[in-house]
Amino acid sequence: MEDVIRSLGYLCLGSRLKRIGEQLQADAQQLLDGLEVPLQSSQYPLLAALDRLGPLAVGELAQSLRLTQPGVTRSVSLLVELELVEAVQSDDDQRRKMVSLTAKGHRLVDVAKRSVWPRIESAVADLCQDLSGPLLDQLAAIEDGLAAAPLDRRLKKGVAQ
Amino acid sequence: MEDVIRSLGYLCLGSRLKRIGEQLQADAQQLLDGLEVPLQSSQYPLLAALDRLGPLAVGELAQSLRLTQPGVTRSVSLLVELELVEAVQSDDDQRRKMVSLTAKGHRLVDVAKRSVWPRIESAVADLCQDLSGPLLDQLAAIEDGLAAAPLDRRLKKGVAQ
DNA sequence: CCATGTTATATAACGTGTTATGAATTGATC
DNA sequence: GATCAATTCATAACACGTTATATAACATGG
Repeated sequence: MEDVIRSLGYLCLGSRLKRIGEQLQADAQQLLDGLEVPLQSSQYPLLAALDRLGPLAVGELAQSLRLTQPGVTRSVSLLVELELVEAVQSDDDQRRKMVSLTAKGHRLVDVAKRSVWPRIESAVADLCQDLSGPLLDQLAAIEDGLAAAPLDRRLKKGVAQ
Repeated sequence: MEDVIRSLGYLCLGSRLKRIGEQLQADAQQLLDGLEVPLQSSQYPLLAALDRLGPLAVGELAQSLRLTQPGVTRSVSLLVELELVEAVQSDDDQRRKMVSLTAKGHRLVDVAKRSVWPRIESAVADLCQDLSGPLLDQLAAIEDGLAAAPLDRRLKKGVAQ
């Protein structure tokens, strides 16, 4: 059956990018499911931001992820619930709420950094390797590549196994 | 403020593609808002599929868009409500529900094809023109390009205006 | 022909993004 | 110092994707 969105080219580029992104996240989820904590792949960027940049206010976190503030507020609530993150009112400005990794959050990030993120990165790199040329062609190659072998079948031996 | 998702490269490619896709759809929405019918940009691919392929059962529609069946079922309900689409039980197999454009749906598609889709296509092509090289670099160029000038500022004179 | 398995769609619940808006705090101006 | 604007976060409502599951219709084998 014809893939209409692919056929429409630039006209449906937005839909197409979203679709590929969702599939990549779903594929990555399978690799993340091995970790101790049950957490969706979409929550990891927030943890990674705190890991890279240190404690941040909600609004700063939103900026660093290019998301809206309400979206970040909700994610933070979820992560607080899971005890991966801590949120305390700032002293000097009581409107601000500083978010930081808890010890448990640090542990999760450290484990992920060591054991899972390198695998995801390497699998995605494998998927995208040798891509060149026009964007639409590269996207088609990614779609075909994922259909042929999802990320978890692209694990290289020796990569942080 | 550092864009963490961009910095993380292949590791966050899924989040990044979704994010760019959402922005493209939001930008396209502005161009579509000029039409008679208030409809989200994400619904147009379904109409385009029916226009290209003719009447389809719900499951076939899902296949042609690479979406899941429940998602398509919901969109169809919405479009039926707007009288853009008609859904009737198939005679030979009463489990199947054939979906087709109504006269109003055809009119909308025709107007869009003539007046808006070419503009979107041309604006996106403008955004992506001269892109080459590694995927991550092209994505960065798209992000920067959209930030500098959203789609509605990339309308070429003379394109189905 | 009936029982059983398969297929097509519907529905419910959830995840995660958005916009719009409200409430609390801060800052600035008269 | 009181008032008014701006900033920060929270909340509600919506959009649209997913998975899991129910229901109805079809198909097949005894």
